[in-house]
Amino acid sequence: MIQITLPDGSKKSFEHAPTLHEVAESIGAGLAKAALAGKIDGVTVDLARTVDRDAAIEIITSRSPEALEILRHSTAHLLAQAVQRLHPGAQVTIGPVIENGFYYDFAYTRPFTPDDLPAIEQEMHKIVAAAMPVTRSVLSRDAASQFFSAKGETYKAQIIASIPADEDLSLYAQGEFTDLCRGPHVPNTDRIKSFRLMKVAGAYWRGDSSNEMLSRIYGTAWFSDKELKAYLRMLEEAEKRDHRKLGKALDLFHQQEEGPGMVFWHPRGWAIWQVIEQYMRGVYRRSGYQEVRGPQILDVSLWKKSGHWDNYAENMFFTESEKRTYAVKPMNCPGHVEIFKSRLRSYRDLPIRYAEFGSCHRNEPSGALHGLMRVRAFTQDDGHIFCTEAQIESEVTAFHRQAMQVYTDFGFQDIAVKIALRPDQRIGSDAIWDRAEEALRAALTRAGVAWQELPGEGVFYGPKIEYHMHDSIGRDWQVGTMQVDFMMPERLGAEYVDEHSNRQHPVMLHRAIVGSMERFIGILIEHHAGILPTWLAPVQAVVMNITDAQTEHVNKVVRLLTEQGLRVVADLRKEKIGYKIREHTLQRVPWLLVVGDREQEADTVAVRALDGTDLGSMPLQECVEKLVSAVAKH
RNA sequence: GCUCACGUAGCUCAGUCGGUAGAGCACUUCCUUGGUAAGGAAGAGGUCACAGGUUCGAUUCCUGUCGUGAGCACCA
Repeated sequence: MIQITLPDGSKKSFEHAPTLHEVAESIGAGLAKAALAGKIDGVTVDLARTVDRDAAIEIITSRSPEALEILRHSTAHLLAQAVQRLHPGAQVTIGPVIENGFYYDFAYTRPFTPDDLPAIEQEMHKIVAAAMPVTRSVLSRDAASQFFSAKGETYKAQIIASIPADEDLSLYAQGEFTDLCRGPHVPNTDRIKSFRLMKVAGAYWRGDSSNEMLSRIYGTAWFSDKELKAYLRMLEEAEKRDHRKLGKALDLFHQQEEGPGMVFWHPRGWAIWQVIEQYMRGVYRRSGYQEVRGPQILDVSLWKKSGHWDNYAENMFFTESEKRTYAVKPMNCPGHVEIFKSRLRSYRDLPIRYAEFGSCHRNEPSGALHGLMRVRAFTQDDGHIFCTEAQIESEVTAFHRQAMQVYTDFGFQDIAVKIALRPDQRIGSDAIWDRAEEALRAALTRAGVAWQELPGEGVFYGPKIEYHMHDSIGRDWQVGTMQVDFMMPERLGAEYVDEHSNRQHPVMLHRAIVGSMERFIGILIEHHAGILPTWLAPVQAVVMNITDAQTEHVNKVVRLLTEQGLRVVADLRKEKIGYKIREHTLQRVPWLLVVGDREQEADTVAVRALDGTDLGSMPLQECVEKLVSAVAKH
């Protein structure tokens, strides 16, 4: 006698140990049909699993939160089966579920190409139509190893070899195809309805670039064609707000072959940059930073002392003159240390806070470059605080408040805070790391925020706080950072005199809020889909005439608004008003001001907002106030 | 850096099974003075990324280089 408990608390008894499928059937034919898998005492298992003891049971259908993962995992198996049918000799490796889909890595005599996908997808549909039952069996590790070795699946055999000898392994079979897998899976291939193979890519075996490259096929899977289509539409939407596309369309910047990973800023893009830079300059000023400027290139000897030569020479650019080698700076900190060292400092001077819009060059691997998001030449809103250990906490707390205000001002509400803790490879004693990590925790606690900890992800010289912004289409971007560094001041010989006349090395805090200006602008463009709020818009208003007769009044309006510090242009072209409106709407100009005879006579202006709202004609002064207030709080 | 794909006019793209190319938008000129998302006509514009090779002939086929894209690896 087996007694099961259902999620609603009701109980059922069975004479013999039932399978989950039988449990579902006993509840209703509809549920049995919809069932994909189930849970026994909270553990997700296949529908065919027998309930051999009294337990809490749950039936998983497409509506359950775990369902998509099961479906996608099963679709990955379906993909592998189709590939092996069409390409005998292709070895299976791993095929996990990822966000929105799955992938499967194959080892094959040649990489798969996009041209292979339609045939594979068709074969997948055939297997679905054949309605093959999916069955689970259990083998000992050694038997499983033998099974896959015999099939020539050397990668699977390797995976098994890394599993403890006494563990049993489960195998899933559908038709002629068998794969090593933890499961669970859908009970039959006919449960897989809506899927699409997306792309192919190379991927290293076990994620290690010194290993051979496998051929990866990505796919997505859903419970209905409607959801699949919605997903594909969402991808199209994301593509539309791609900052590289918008950058071109809105004439903000361009990149070209001769400068891989470099940016040519056009007037409109540079206008956005300037707004951000001036805004950040205000933040510096208000929070006690002094702006400085270090040299762009420095003799390599300095980079040897700082440790960059040993650790990061590969990512640095070098240049040479009169038999001396110089490195183009990849970071601003050594420059700031040298400014700190330029005279003897007292403990009374600390904390000293230097800030710089520091232009850096890093020789990133070519494959990593991506529009504004990953470049070789970029500018950081960089700052370094030289302080005593006792001052760390208050400095970190102050920085945190400052950073959060900045993100809010730029329209980001959802910020995740993380602390990256000591990595395996590090310098400095455990005692120093304990103090540094504790200082960051204490500072965040005092600021009243919750954070997540990332063990092993800190930089070699110290732990760091990371700020991750969540954007309007659900992506996360790491922007700001605050790093505690006990090492660099010592390496570069930065000292101050303490109250006992002893020389001490200050602690150095590395901090940035927007991170890279280039990347931050890229994020802003995508977050706002190119429709920047008025204070950031490169052109804040266009004043246009209906006919030549209003030229003078247009110029007057432009002058008036420009005097208020607004970025305004006139459009006096001999085009119809509809044409001008369309053009500037597509250029995402937030305020469109129209002047016709009526406005000229009444000394007014007709105001149209970017979303098409007609605010009607209003006195010039009212229009000025409206635009000024739209930018005022920044 | 690795794998695959791609590189045609300022932009977005079509095309050439090998015989040196085409559209729309933008640009120039002319007509149109028009009230809130494209008025009309004409014109100009390309060494088909670059370098080799095959061929009577290459933008098209092959190889290499550079760049871009999607992933992988990297991201101090």
